Amino acid sequence: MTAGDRPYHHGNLRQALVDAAVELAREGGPDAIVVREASRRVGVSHNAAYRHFPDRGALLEAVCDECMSALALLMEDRIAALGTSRSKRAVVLRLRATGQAYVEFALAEPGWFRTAFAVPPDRHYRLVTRDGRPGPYQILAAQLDGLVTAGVLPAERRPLAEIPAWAGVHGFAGLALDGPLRDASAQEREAGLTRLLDNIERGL
Amino acid sequence: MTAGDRPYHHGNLRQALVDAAVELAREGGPDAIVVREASRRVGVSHNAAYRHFPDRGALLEAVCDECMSALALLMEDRIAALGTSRSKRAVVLRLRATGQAYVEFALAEPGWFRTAFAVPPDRHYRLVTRDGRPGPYQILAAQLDGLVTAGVLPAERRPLAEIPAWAGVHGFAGLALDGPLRDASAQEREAGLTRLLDNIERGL
DNA sequence: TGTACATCAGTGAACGCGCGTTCACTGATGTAC
DNA sequence: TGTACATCAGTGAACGCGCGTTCACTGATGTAC
Repeated sequence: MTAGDRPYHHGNLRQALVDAAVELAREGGPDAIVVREASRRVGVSHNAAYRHFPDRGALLEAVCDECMSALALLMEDRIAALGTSRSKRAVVLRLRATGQAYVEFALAEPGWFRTAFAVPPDRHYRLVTRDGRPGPYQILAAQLDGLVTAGVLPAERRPLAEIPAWAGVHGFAGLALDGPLRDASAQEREAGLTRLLDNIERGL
Repeated sequence: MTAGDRPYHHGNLRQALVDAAVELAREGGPDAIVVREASRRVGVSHNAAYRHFPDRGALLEAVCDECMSALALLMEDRIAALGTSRSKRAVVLRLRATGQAYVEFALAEPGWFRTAFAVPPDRHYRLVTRDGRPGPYQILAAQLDGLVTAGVLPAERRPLAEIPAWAGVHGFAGLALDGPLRDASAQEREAGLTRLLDNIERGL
């Protein structure tokens, strides 16, 4: 074998295919995840993929998981950047950062964002990411728990609080990507997001 | 021509194709809109469509408009069913009905709902439907204006109020269709929606 | 340490499908005289 | 009222594409003896 040739066995073809498919999703969303193209990018024949995934849906599912994890990771980063103070002000700021991170991810990586929610219809939505770390929903829930602990949110209003919070930021992302805000300027979007977070906070 | 044969000229092929495509969208969302299948269903050769639409995108766009109109229509119906009283209670109930209708549409006709927001990327989101009637966003705006008139919402809080309201219901639809609520029971969804509407109301 | 052999992870070719779109054509319609 | 002809709205066949998936196959690897 001359230098530069790849060995016959790839070594970690499964992950390489997922990585390539993640890049496809980034560029074009879930529909852009195509077995043949992923194989092409890895430099392997297009049927080699079937040694590692029973069908295209399995590859798609793996990519969904990665996208969901990436979203969770950004949320955790943005929250962690604000420290761990239990003051009322701090817990509120961290809740806001949770929502801001969600929207930031959606706008920065719309392909991944869409893919994260393109879970095949025969599967359940997962609360936990594949590697067992908390998913976006659980991260949000933890922040809401923090509000209760800090005395910002009365305990009797805690149940179901995830719903308005998640719906708000998720819907805002839709507004900005595919809805009436999609031709808006960054300033307009920023103002809208601030108004949204204010309203969620008051509403809780 | 024997009885039962269709005439050579269809008469209103354009609308017939749109109708067929609307039905495709209902069954499978925007990706299910396929020129050949729509033609097939109308009973016409698949290239006849090109007498009426320059390309598939034009057909898709026409269907988007119809879906958006259908959503607007349901919202108007649900609002109208609550009468025209200007009492504080009435304007609030109508705002809630606006959001409820939005979610009702999304859950009852997910294919249409998704298609409504699948406007091709090179086009602007329309506030007004093709026939000039108000679109969902304008209907919502009118309800919010009603809140101000009735003295429920202070005028200085009116600007941008569409954002949290729309984002909330739009996001709730996403939650229920593709998110953590998609395996929830009807009761759970109902409770979640009530909580959401409460929060939007308080937040405004 | 060396060798036979089972097993695993790739390859190349092909099947069958459905799509969007274009071409040259024809049947139907309506208008000018 | 009748007829020639332009125009419009369809048809049938074909092009070219890319996809998911399967088949029989081969090269590489590792294990038993």
